[in-house]
Amino acid sequence: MQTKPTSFDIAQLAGVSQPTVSRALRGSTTVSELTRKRIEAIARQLNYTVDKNASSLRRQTTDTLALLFFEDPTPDESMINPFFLSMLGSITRTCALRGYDLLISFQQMSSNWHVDFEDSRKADGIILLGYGDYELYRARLEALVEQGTHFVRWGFSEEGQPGTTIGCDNFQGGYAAGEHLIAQGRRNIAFLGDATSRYPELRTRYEGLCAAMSAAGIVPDPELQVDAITLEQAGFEAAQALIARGAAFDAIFAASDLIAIGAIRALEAHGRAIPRDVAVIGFDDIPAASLAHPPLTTVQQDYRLAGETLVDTLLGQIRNETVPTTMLPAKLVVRKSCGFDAVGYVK
Amino acid sequence: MQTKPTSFDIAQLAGVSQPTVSRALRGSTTVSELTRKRIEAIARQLNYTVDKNASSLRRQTTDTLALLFFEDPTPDESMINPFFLSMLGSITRTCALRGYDLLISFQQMSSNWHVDFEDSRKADGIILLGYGDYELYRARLEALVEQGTHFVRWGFSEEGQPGTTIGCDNFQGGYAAGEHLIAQGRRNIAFLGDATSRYPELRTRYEGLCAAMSAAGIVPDPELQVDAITLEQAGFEAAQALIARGAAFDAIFAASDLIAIGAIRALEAHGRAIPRDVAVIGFDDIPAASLAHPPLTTVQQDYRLAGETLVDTLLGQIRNETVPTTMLPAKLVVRKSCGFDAVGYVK
DNA sequence: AAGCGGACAGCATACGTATTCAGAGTAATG
DNA sequence: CATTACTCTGAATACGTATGCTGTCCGCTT
Repeated sequence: MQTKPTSFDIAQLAGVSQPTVSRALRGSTTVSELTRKRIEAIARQLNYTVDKNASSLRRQTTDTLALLFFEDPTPDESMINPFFLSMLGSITRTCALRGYDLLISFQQMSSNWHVDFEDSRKADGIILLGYGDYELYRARLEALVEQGTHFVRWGFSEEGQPGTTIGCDNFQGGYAAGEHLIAQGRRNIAFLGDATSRYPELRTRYEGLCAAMSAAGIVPDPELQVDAITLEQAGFEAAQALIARGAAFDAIFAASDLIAIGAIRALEAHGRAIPRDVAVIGFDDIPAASLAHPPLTTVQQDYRLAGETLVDTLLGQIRNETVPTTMLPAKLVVRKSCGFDAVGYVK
Repeated sequence: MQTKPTSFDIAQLAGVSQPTVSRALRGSTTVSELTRKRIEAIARQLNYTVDKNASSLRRQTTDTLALLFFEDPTPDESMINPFFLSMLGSITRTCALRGYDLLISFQQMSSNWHVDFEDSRKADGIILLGYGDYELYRARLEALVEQGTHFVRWGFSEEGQPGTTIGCDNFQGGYAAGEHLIAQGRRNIAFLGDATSRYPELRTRYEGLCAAMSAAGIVPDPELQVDAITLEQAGFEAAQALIARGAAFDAIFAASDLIAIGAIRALEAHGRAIPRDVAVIGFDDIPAASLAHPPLTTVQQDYRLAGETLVDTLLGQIRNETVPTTMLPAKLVVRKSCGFDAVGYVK
């Protein structure tokens, strides 16, 4: 294997200068059709590809985005939240379509983010995907803004928040879940998920639920709300706590599918039948939701659209356009765990 | 936000030359302790980070690896095989520990791979993750070898194959599955998965099964093998085909968990009870396996170790070490779908 | 006092591409 | 025929870092 050809090599063979090669192969600015063809032919023949490092250095842009997962520590340190993982395909695909490469990194929430991707000129912008302590988080976002870093994040959006956010309509999702449960005759609906401001997206789901209950003339019982972060284990423990304290409930709305699945496991362990004794609704519609037993009714986030929107919003920002903070709709997907007498098997 | 500081800025402030800054911040070669401290302090103060583009260009190395998923087309184009997705966490984590960044890309098997990552100097090497038509595949691997590209791939390993391969012991896994089913008294074991040379890893699993059957004095019935690629849909159709042709079988060994899950769905649709009428074993142990109903017995591939091994092997190759083609052990995980009377609930 | 070696730091340059500016050649125009 | 208008190309240089080579200063030996 000989050494990699450069634009000088092409130039020499084509009998032109290096700048002409550069021009011919990219912007096509004012290079005669003939020479261009000749140069292109030679380039193809030599298997020439532009050195992206040199190109990036010169152009001061990388055509690369960075994707950063961050989460509260999980039992298995290399585990990534399945919902975010679902977005990955859509994000990589959209990046590819837009001509961008994607750098990926995974950080524990607690660690000091290694977010110098842009800082060190490896990426033009960053996509942030994660849940976690909002205080910590917010401070870091502000640091990013101050650095002038381009970024978008997935999650909770509120006025005056640093940066651009894409998220789903958590309130509406919670409302839809509550409405559905109430329509099934459930009155004592428990919520498993953090309701503090540390996890605003989870809290908003709860607020949606409460609003639906209020609208139906039901007063939400604060006793039926149990803190839980998005993990399965947390759902298991939360449900167990609820049972242990002897709370009366005929439905659970879980702030994530993983919580719901953990809760179902706890309920089963205590002999509660689902959905007969307790109806369960989750949130996210991760792939496992339809495989759970019983198949989990859940509020679906459109990860496909989400990924696209994240990428396109970030690219807009990089081009210095004014990009909106967007909220995507959430959609209730009814399966068997909520007591709805579905006729067929809903995938 | 002012313009990003360069090593010249640091140099000026420190009263030294730019090369001294470079030396102080990286190789520490022959820079006095005193000046180093001074330079480091100033660098920190200015929030200086080395421009990785310039650095890569100069050093002709990127400290970046590329991860390429490729698969047969899936219904949802942005869907990634969950088993490969499981490895992702481990791969990113290992990369981070080794000081490497990770570029990621997702290609349909049918497309022309955009594998010029290394070619275009964006990565020092490539990790290949995928299943698919082996003919096409092999030709491309040979092209990579010819280019002198550093790469490792996950999958089937055989003598004289282009490049380095890390895989799990598919034969042993198939054998273990067969052995277990036979121990449960099953005799008519069907195999759902491609048994041709187009998908060698799947075929090897089948060969393991056959070997176990032979060892028990059972003659494998070719009628009970149905081609299927690794998708759920394929499993569903394969099982249906088996039923439709009136085949007699009391067990299924599926070449992947997705196939198994699809098959279970088909079996249920035809009123076959699992595991009573048909025992089912899958392969991979994807997250959904333990959530399936009934929880799926499967042959587990250690994705954690796999990711580590892939990265470290690739790095070794980049350092021009002789790296071995490795085979990782496969481990049977017994849950309820195989008819084993598990006492507790196996997660 | 002369000579020598080691420790540091600077000069120059290389990495490969993209862009500015100016120049050469040609065609169009008066 | 002189002038203008254009089209195309080349020379020079910048992007920011890393490194080979050279030179200086200092302390030490003989």
